[in-house]
Amino acid sequence: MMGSIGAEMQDEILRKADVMAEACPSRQILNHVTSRWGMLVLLALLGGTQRFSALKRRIGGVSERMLAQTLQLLEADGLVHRHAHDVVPPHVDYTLTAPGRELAEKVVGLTGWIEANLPRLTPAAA
Amino acid sequence: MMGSIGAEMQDEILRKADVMAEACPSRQILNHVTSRWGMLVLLALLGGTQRFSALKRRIGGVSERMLAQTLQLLEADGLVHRHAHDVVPPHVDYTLTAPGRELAEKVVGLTGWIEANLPRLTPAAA
DNA sequence: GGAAGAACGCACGTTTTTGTAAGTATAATG
DNA sequence: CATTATACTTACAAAAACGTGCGTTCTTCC
Repeated sequence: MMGSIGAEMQDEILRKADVMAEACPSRQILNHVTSRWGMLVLLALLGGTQRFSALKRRIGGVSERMLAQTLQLLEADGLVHRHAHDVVPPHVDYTLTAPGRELAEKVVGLTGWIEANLPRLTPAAA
Repeated sequence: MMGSIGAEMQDEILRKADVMAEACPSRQILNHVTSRWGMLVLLALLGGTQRFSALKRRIGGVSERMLAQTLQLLEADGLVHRHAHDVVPPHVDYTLTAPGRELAEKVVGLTGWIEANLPRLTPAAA
């Protein structure tokens, strides 16, 4: 199979994970998480399992296309879990995985700080 | 002065700062901070005052144009301070402001977690 | 004395991202 | 029986982001 690299090298990469390095896989995860809707999805899901349409309503401004795409990326990264009930008017639930929840907490740290300190920064918004 | 709104309304907005709301100014700050290079710049500056070229070398993959643009946005948001010495081969220093440092710490929380937990997520990278 | 380095601004073209509109199957609602 | 709601997908197109190369203005280092 192509694309596979030695376990040792893999270990090296993971041990030295550095977002400053362009080729480090952590960069991609970071980009997914900090994508325009990534953080908001994570944040919304901290409120518990929710279905697609609920997320859409909760996150102001997302289009269905973007929400679906974002959810797929986060799912591929192992941050959110998707459970589709096999019923005919579709019913799909999204939940944070264990790692997803941990990450989401960090996200709250960031967004929370911003919300709380907006007054100190708004000169730009004025 | 145009563009000014009542102090009460301003207060309301700031008190209710909510990234989930599309029109909330916190959304813009969030977007600047989580922009492709925003977090990396903040991270790099946690290492102390640095000049443009040093930042460029440190952040893998940034182009001069993007670095300049990102720095300007963060400066406008009051997160980084720019000090240009008036000498002829240009010399400019960038430093985090007090709020900038606080925010940067939150950023470290996020990126640090990602770097440390990459092994738990990499299935996507494999 | 030619080359490199400093910190960008600018024009240009490409790449990526994002939004819009439309379509799908079917069950429940009025 | 027409509508509405669900969770998307796909095609198309506009918008935003991005990178590259060039120019600037001097000084320092081969």
